[in-house]
Amino acid sequence: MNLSSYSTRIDMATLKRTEPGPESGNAGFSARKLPRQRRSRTTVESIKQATLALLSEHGLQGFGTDRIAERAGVSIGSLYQYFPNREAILQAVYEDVSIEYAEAMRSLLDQIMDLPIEAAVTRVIDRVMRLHERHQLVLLTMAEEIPELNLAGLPLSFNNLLRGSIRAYVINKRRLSPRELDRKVFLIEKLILGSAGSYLREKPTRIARREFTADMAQIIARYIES
Amino acid sequence: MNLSSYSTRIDMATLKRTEPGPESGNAGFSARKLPRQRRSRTTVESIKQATLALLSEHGLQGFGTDRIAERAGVSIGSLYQYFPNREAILQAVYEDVSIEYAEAMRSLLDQIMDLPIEAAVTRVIDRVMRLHERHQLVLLTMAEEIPELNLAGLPLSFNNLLRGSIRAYVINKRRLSPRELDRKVFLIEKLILGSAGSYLREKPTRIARREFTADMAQIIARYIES
Amino acid sequence: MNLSSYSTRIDMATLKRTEPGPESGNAGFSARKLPRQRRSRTTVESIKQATLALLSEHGLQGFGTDRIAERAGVSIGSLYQYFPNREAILQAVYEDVSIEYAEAMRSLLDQIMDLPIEAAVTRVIDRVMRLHERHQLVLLTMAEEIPELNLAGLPLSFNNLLRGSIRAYVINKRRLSPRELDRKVFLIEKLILGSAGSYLREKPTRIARREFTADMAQIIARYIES
Amino acid sequence: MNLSSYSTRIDMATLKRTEPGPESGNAGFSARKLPRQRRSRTTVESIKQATLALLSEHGLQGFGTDRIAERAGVSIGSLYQYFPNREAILQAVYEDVSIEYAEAMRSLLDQIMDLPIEAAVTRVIDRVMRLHERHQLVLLTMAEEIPELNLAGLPLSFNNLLRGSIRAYVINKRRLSPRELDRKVFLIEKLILGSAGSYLREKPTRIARREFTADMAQIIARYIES
DNA sequence: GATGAATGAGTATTCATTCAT
DNA sequence: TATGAATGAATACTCATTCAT
Repeated sequence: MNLSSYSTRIDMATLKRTEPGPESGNAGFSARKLPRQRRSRTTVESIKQATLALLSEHGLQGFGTDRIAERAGVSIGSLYQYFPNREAILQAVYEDVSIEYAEAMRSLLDQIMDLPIEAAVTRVIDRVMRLHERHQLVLLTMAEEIPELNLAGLPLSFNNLLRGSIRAYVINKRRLSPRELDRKVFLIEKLILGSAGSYLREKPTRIARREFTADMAQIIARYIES
Repeated sequence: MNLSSYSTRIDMATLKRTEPGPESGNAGFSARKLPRQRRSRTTVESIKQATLALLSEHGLQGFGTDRIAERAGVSIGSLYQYFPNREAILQAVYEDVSIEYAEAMRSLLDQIMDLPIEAAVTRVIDRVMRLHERHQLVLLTMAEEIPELNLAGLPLSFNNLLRGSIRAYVINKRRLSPRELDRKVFLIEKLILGSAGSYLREKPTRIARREFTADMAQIIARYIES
Repeated sequence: MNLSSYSTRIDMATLKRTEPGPESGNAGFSARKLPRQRRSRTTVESIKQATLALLSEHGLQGFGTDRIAERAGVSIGSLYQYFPNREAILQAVYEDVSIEYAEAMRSLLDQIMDLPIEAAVTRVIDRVMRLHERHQLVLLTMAEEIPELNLAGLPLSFNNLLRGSIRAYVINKRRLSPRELDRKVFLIEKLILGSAGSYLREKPTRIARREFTADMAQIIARYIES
Repeated sequence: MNLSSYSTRIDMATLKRTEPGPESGNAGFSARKLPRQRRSRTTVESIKQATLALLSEHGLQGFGTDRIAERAGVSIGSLYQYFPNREAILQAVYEDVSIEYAEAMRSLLDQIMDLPIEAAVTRVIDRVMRLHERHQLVLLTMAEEIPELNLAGLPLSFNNLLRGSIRAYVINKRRLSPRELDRKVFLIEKLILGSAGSYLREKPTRIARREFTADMAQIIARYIES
């Protein structure tokens, strides 16, 4: 017997959103319930895993709550116990991957600081490409594809984290006016991400990866020095 | 926000279409019927117009058959008389815009051939950015966003056309091994499209467009000369 | 109850709502498409029929879009072609019944004006009870049960229409200050609707309908005259 | 169900605790387990408290097991240890409130018995309205809104209790045939509950409460005397 | 006894596509 | 050829209830 059959889903959602949940910050998209027990943690984890897998396999097409739940071997009910809605899942996954990237970049930065610029850049590009391959690009294009999610604006977004590393590196190498610095950092980021992305997306058979990387490294190195 | 505006059903539907339309390289997506009479032509034209308009105004969200038909002042029935399905409309529009781009580039090429490289590249970037603005990027991002459409593979895709122009220009400027040529052309294309795209998408307020363009031009010019 | 604030679906819905559709007036709840052809008219009609039937049989529990569509022998798609949402169906049905009631009352009023008060009131109560039986009360209680719908506030609500008739009758019989008039009309309305409703709801076997009606008529008649 | 187990002292904040026995006319809805220990009793009590609060604040929308459990500071598991399902909670609360009403009425009856009829009725109406306000009508409307619950049929239902009081009063005032008595009692009950309810629901600004009450009292008094 | 994670049937709504007129 | 009513699979999300710990 359903007494509230004349309530639209809306109502509850709206109500809940007005209540200041324990979460806060990025309103409405954060996790609904912080997993405390072991079981919950694996649930959340498998949901994120499944999302990532589906995203890699079918792109955004594969990203549906039912599909994710099924793949994760979890009921939709459970899914919604930890994520208030579809987009929250994306955000969570995006943040996870961003952090992974960021950590990789940070550790790389240390090893690179004292290398000649071109060698350093080569290693960065190489690393970015390998990271991209691991996640099949999906998540990084996501930020651009779905501006509504404002993924790129997330404090933990990969873009922010990578940009930080680049900025640190450039500052260390060259004295620039803030204006020039901003521009260089922006452009370098786009060059690295964009080129790595297109190469992996298109996998052009006539172009050797090693040479491609070398060219990009040269381009960027020169730009930093110019 | 509707992430799945290009829903799964589509794919299924597309798959189901066993009936092989009048032959075509890109099986199943070509226009159902070549419009011969004037009325048909206007119908097709207004559908494409409407699509373009909706795409610019609301992004992929705006791209729905009902909406298109209404905006075009045509019944859905008629729409389906000329396009076998939703994606066929996209393809058609995409090709149209590609051609527009291509023509712009071709005519630009003539004016540019004899300019010093950096000036030439500057003008190209400038042009690409203006074209992008005109179509609000929608169509060009489309190619990446909906890989299922395989738009980039279409014989008339903008990518192919731009690549041709670049190739012509580079050949004219430098003697390169086919291998080097391929690589340079590929990279230049990505640099131009990628950077123009990100700049317009993000519209970073701290970075002046003129300076951004200048930097890109310098980067590419050097790369061509290297 | 918040009818227009759910997350995913929202966007499109919202967009559509901002566009000034052909309908207007009671924003968002009016029929989505005015049925023009015969076929449509029967569709709309059978939806309303089905709603009424389900409402009578299972109360508000029975009121679900799928159920209605099935009972009406219509696809949900069709249902949503004529009603923008669940509540719009209720409104439509409510208005229809209200109008039926109102017409019955108006025609009754003519026949009654010159009768002695008690006889007149008797006939009114009788009529209300018969109308209630016909619609199994559902719709009239609805207005009170789901205040969110604001059914009672609808221009064509039964309450408004009945109140009008009562007012006309009382004014014709007695000179009263506006204040007294308001009060009397309000009370009379509640007495009639309330008592008729409870009698039919409970169908108390120990109380003869005829006597019940007579008592109510006497009570109200005296109140009018007092 | 054990009527004699409720304490005479009525704490305004605390509702009467009903010991829900295993037997009940309304099979399947009774409490699952009789709480014997102190802890259980508080659990049951806080659940009922929470229910009442939510009902007042959000109406039937607020009535959900999760919400109740949270508000009561109890796990849903515990909730289901004492109530077999959602409706059982409603029943319990309804009974509690019924008892509160009944006690109020009974004590009022003593003070009223010897007053002139109209004064007596005035006080009754007044009391009913104040009780209704205290519980925001929710519980009393509930009986009508959710017939499936069959609340009105419960031995402890408010309706039954009020009816008893009225019967006692009328018998004391007038000699009537059983048949007439039944009818009068039924009608008086409906008049009181119905009018008080509609007034509070609609809160018609143009009608002063004092005058409204006076009119109703006069109507009923005359009816008793007639 | 208590907990709260897990469940999944159920709900409203959309939108590409078909087909009788 | 044109129309637009009809279709229904698909989608996101809720909430009463169970059961392992």
